[in-house]
Amino acid sequence: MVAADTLSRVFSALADPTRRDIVARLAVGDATVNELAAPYDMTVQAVSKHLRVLQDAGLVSSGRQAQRRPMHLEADVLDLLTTWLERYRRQAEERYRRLDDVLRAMPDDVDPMPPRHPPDLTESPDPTEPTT
Amino acid sequence: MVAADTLSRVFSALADPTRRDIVARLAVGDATVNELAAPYDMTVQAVSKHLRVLQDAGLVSSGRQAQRRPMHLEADVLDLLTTWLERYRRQAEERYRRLDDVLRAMPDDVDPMPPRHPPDLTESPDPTEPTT
DNA sequence: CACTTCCTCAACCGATTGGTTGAATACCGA
DNA sequence: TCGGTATTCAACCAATCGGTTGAGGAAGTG
Repeated sequence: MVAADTLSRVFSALADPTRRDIVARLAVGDATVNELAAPYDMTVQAVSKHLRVLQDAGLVSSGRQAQRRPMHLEADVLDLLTTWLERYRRQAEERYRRLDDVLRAMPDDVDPMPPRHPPDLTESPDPTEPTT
Repeated sequence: MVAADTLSRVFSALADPTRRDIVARLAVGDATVNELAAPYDMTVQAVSKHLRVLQDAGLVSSGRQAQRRPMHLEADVLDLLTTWLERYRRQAEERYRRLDDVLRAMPDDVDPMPPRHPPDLTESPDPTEPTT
């Protein structure tokens, strides 16, 4: 993933169970790399890499006290995902509700599915991300 | 990603901008593979693959009318993510609020950061997913 | 100073990803 | 029956991912 947008980086970062678990543990409180690595059956370097991915996604930040680097969860970024999710969840829900109304109001002799081009999706929103 | 858990599959599926865009368009209404592929600068096969990933994640389902396979968004799965996100967002928020209280109530001569082992994270939740 | 602790950097490896081309399948229409 | 249209399957490819080992770098401690 080279220079992907924030949304992609965050989703991608959370696509790994180990990284999700790290986020879960950091939600409880800050922790050093060593402490974070302890429970897993993998090297500290591997965990360090995972933390880097989370940092690049903006999900965690690293402080500094002596040699230790206490990692801190930046929960604000999660709002980004929530916003994205809610948008389309709500949109789909709304659409479902409307379809429901149509079905309820519809006389029995009407074909419920037009044979071609259900909606005019071809002139739908352009493929570039809304980014808002 | 071989036989990953649902959460991983869904996050992973949404980590790609093209796939997110497809989800966005399917939120407006069902569409066939060809219709979905039209706006992108890539082959229909590539889009078909993307749709497969979304299907494996449970995000879309495919119907059938003649040769066409109208794809449908299954928005329910998004709730899974929302639940996960909200859990840790809330937890971090709560923790922040509590820290805030402590700082406000704290006399000035106390070191705000204990030199070692901030919380007892070593006995934190086990690395396996909560799955709840 | 030497020594240890905590962490990252670099190189490597096998598996997966996101795309391609080309062929196969399934269905409709003349 | 012969096309044409819609979709998938299969093989391939370069790039990325998640892990490893090994070698530092930075900071406290004897």
